[in-house]
Amino acid sequence: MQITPAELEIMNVLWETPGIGASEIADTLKDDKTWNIRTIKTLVGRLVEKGALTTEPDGRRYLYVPAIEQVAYQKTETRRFVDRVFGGRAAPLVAHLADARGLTDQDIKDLEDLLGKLKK
Amino acid sequence: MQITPAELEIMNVLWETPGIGASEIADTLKDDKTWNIRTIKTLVGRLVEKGALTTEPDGRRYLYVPAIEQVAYQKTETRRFVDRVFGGRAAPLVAHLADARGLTDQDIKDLEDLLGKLKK
DNA sequence: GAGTATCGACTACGAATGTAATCGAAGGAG
DNA sequence: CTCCTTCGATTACATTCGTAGTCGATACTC
Repeated sequence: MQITPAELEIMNVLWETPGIGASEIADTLKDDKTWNIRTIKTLVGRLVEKGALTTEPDGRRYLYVPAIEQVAYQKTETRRFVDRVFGGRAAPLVAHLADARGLTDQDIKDLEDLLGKLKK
Repeated sequence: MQITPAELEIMNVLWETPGIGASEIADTLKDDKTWNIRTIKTLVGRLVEKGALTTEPDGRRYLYVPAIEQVAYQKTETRRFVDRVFGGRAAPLVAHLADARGLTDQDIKDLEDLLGKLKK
């Protein structure tokens, strides 16, 4: 199941706040996106078709809840990204992370902890 | 300049072996892809249009050379990926890398070296 | 109760993408 | 020289994606 970049914006809102309707999604996004409410409804509809969202009736409208977990999605997308862009080799990616985004001190500490665990 | 997944396969070949023609690209890819040579030529043509490849004449054909560096491409794509999927936070990605791809011992060692340098 | 705003369902439509086929010129095989 | 292959250039075409508009039904406003 492929989620496009525009659809992912919707998913990100719903992972943050599951169980809201289209108008609340629009409200959450209005500072970042200039999307028409129609556009949001189209994207939501496509996500429901794809099985990425489930619906629960709430009066005459629907509330939407992610049908897949964010961490699961992130894991598979990360794998695909590493395969496509880095030929499957993970380590060079981290050098880019440091360079491209700047890791915070906390990030570096987290990574050290993580590496400690991995070495075991 | 946006490079699509199919186009990226071509770029990966040419980053590995710059200065080859379409038929050599096809030959390199034939074990992984079932692409018709026409398809490859279309993709190469689009990459030239986009400015991602430069051409040099070789008799009545062209040899192709990447116009952008692989590391530069990787850096910008990594940034975009982290922004899209991880909201710009780099550290959680590494946990997925460890989990999803399995870092090799050598990877882990490389990361430790990298972190050592970052801490300074 | 009449007009208006909103909902979900369906439809629209141009650009990008994946996947080729056609065409005219140029080279190689015989 | 003639036929077949291959090249780049151009064209094709279904699907997906981004970005909405229309429509009939319902709910809210006065």
